[in-house]
Amino acid sequence: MSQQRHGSTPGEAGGVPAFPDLPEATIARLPEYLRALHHLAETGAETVSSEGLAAAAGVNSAKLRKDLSHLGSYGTRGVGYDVSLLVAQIEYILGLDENRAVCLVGVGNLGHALAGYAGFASRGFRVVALFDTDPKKVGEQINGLTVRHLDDLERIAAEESIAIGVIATPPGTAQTVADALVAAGVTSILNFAPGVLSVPSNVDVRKVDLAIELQILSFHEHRKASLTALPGGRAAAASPDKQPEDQEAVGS
Amino acid sequence: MSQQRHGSTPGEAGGVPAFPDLPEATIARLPEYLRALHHLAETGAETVSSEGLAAAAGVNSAKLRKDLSHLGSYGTRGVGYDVSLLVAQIEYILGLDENRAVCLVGVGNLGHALAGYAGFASRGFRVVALFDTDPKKVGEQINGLTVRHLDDLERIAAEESIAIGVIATPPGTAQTVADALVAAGVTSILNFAPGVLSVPSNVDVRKVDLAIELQILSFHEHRKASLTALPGGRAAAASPDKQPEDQEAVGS
DNA sequence: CGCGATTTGTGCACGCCTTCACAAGCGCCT
DNA sequence: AGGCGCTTGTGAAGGCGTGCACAAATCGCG
Repeated sequence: MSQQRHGSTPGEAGGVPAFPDLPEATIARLPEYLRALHHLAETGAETVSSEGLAAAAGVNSAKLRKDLSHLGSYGTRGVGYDVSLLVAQIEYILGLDENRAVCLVGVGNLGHALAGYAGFASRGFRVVALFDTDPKKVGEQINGLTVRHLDDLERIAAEESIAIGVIATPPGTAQTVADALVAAGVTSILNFAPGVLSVPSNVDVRKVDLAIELQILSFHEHRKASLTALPGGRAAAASPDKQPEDQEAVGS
Repeated sequence: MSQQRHGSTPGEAGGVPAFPDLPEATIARLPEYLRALHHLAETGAETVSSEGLAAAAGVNSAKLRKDLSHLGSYGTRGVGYDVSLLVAQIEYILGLDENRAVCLVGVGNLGHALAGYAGFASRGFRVVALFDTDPKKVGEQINGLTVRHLDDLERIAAEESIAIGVIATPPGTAQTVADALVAAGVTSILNFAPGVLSVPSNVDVRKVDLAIELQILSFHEHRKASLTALPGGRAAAASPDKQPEDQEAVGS
């Protein structure tokens, strides 16, 4: 929902390949393909079929082919996709070849964990700065980084060319932090605080609300329970739209 | 706070089946509505219009009305929705009135933070058990809970009626943990480990991959950068910027 | 050199979701 | 009592995404 509509821009320069405007749903799956491809690359595979990659990524093979076709023709009929070529292409599209600098605001329980999350570093991101407003936390060393006061954000963001900010504060201060990030030139925000952020239209926001995920699961629990508890009839006809993903996951 | 006039309380309804099968997209938004409603209730509002609630939840008002209409008719034309009634109804639908027990597997960096995440407790969930396989972690006290060995999962899950499990382990062990959870009778899994899980069709899985969120933001950064690099000042002047959408949401 | 096996890329149909636009319903004011 | 303004609930239209099914393309082999 934090998505915005982007008009296709015909403006084609010469050097760099034009930027295909991919469906939002496709973009959201590319990282998953990328992870699966890296895994395949480690096992020594040089090529992979759409069927194989789709299984590793947990999606339908037709969907995967359509997704990849939006990037251009990087497969060979009768053979499959060149793993390393596809990795490079997806990483380019996602802008991961720039090893993006990320800052994190709010070094509480969750922020602390995020600051040390290995998954960020291993997938193209560098957490280069931590911020908080609590005097007791400012100055603290976390994972080799010193926690700075939020007031220093603008200066440091400029020095480090930070374009992505992560908000891990309590809900009450999230909007204030978002404003500060925007003022500092940050144009992409990952928000872990519950609530709606108001930002200029040129800033992208993605929200992760951990409790919401549990609540959605809770709904399904409730639904399942009410079905099995039904006295007459349609109890057995459960699971109308389940995920049919029953295939090999990443083994090991 | 006093909502008793509605004879068909949750649980049993005459006109509408006790459990309407809601569109998946609607379900995903209900928690957001619920949060906004709680916020409104704290400010003392007794009723709210679809316009007002939609703004607070960051969605289109027509969408909100359609979503709520799926639950039944809980609004009054010309007036709006009764806040406390709607809260009760959504909480019932989401199954939050049962204060669900949740267990968490993997007490690493992230798991540690999740174990102490206040947002869970305040929104209808109790983290009742922590598990790990690392002998150095088993026995540790976190947030008033003792970390148990994964081998004890089946027994404790039964004792505590745990239906929801959270996986916060490294990717390599996620599938093993998922299998253990399923064996212990858990039917809903929230997975923070990258990768695809394979589970029986009666088990629901939701995945949260923090790195993927950043990668999606990175894509938009890349796209924005390639646009501003375009020749011609149209980008700033003619401003083909997105639809105004509904900024200015959370009325401060 | 041609043939068959294999796999990609895609046209098409279908279903879900979103959005608009408006009639129906409700309360308040005169 | 009646009218008026406000708000919900919903029919209809359009857009987006998914999955099927197949033609086109490529490789290996005889």
